[in-house]
Amino acid sequence: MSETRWLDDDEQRSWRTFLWASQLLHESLDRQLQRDSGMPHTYYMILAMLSEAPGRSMTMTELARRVRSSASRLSHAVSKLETLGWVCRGKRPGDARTTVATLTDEGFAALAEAAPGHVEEVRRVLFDRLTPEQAEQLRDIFEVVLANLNSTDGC
Amino acid sequence: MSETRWLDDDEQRSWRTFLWASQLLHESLDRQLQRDSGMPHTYYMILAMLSEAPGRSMTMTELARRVRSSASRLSHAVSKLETLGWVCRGKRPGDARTTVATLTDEGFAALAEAAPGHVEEVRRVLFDRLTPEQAEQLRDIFEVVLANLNSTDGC
DNA sequence: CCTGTTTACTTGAGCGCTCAAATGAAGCCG
DNA sequence: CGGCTTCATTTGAGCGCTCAAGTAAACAGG
Repeated sequence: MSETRWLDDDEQRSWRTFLWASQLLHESLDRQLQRDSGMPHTYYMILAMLSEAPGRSMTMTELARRVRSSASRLSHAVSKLETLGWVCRGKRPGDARTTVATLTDEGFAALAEAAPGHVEEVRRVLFDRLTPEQAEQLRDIFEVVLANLNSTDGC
Repeated sequence: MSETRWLDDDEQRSWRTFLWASQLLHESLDRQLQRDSGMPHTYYMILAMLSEAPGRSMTMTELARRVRSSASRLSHAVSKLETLGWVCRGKRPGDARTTVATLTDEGFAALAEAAPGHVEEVRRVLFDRLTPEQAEQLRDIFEVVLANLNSTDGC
């Protein structure tokens, strides 16, 4: 057992500021999408990732990797998206294990309608307040964080 | 209706990187606390804020403001924390409206036990990967974001 | 006073998420 | 081939959160 390396005052301040801000930021995004387009942010991202894939289709596993989601979360989400008629599930012939999720035309339309308002909100809560240098710093910081989390969580 | 100002490639990259990273970061924190101390991160923060208050007590409204929570979320959370025996509710004599939440000794003990592991996790996912300059940039960025969200959400 | 408004907080329904367990197909090996 | 492991995905229980509605005390103006 080693001594706990507590956060000093500067770190404490950085930490809580980031924590509160990112929490409020996520909530703002979620609220805007829910209010204006009737979907949570997670679902928006699933639709967005599918829309960028060839044939608007992706394996469940691949899709989960893309949206940084657990298999379980994605499965529940796609079930809901299926009942909304925005996504449909299919099987690949010759492979009974993998399921392929495909964005329907209705799903694409819902995404297209939600996108402008969502982008506005992203600007409002983040980019409109940041200098270009800060946007760059932001990316540099979280690329490191992301790389770390991607590697260590699989252990 | 104005044209949508879409995100350019740099912004898109910054945005998604931040989004995925902060999401995974929150999940990591939550998982660690849930696993090692049986509480979600939100509850940890409530306990932490109470522990720093004079008399380990705070009004529900003030506590909600401190943890950036809705009144509803806080009320539900404090109800749960009460059943765990970590917090208790009380009334101020001469004021029948305001409820005062107080951290119990058991609550303080639970917090004290959870703290070292939590701080380790914060270091592991964030500060150990950042230079001191980056920690400063992080604070500068999110102070702006936070100020913006605090002011605009009340409208 | 009485009435309408604001303040402080609670409640309940519904939903998305987590975790653990289950299903069932594929691949591997003696 | 038969059994073991791994892989891809689903399922169900339980929980925290949101939103809308409800309660009830304090206050403000006629």
